[in-house]
Amino acid sequence: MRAKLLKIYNQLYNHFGPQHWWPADSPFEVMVGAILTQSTNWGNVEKAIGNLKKAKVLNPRKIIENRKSKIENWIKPSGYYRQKAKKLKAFVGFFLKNYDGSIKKMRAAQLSKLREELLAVHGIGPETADSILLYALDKPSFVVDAYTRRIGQRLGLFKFDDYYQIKDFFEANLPKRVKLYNEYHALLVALGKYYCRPRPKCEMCPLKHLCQTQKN
DNA sequence: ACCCAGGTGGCCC
DNA sequence: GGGCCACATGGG
Repeated sequence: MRAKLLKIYNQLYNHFGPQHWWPADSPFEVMVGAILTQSTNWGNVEKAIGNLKKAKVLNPRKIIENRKSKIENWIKPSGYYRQKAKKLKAFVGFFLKNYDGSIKKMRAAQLSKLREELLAVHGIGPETADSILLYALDKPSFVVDAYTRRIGQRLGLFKFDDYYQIKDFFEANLPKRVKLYNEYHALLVALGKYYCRPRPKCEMCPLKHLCQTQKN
């Protein structure tokens, strides 16, 4: 299975090239983006982050200082904006209280401890926690999302649907390397966006020959 | 007009 | 402990 996962990786990489994830100017921007992108098109998240930058409030102190209604207006394009304003404030409150708003201090903490702390924050579930760990803090925590599930199942890699089973599957069968986890997840998203969609477009898919789906 | 997007928390049984 | 549901905007 190890060889198969690496083969899939190589084919995706050869097809799509490096994805340069996470697209952001700072680790804090990654964290904010991880919350704003929950069940939302990335293009909408970019608009929201653009608004925060234009207002010069894309930093922990400003997110805490500004009223919730102001945050809501800035992030409105990303959808679920009342929920997400609450989540952003909850996360930043945690970040300031536990780590002085310091990425460096947060990076110094242990992966398993950080993960538990993040999961205790309102609005941070397993995927958002792993995205923050991997893409903002460079911790080797594999990210599972809707694409990962769908692609893994269609390729016949696994049948289960549980977050941790899927996460463990990848982590157990890949070298534990931040760079690899980073690029692998990003490449799965690329495949999911263009080919392995809810209505799959298998004809041009780079993994066509490895997949069960197109045989129907 | 539909369907979908880089989920999560709350409630019900 | 699983199965629904609300949450909301914008693009194809």
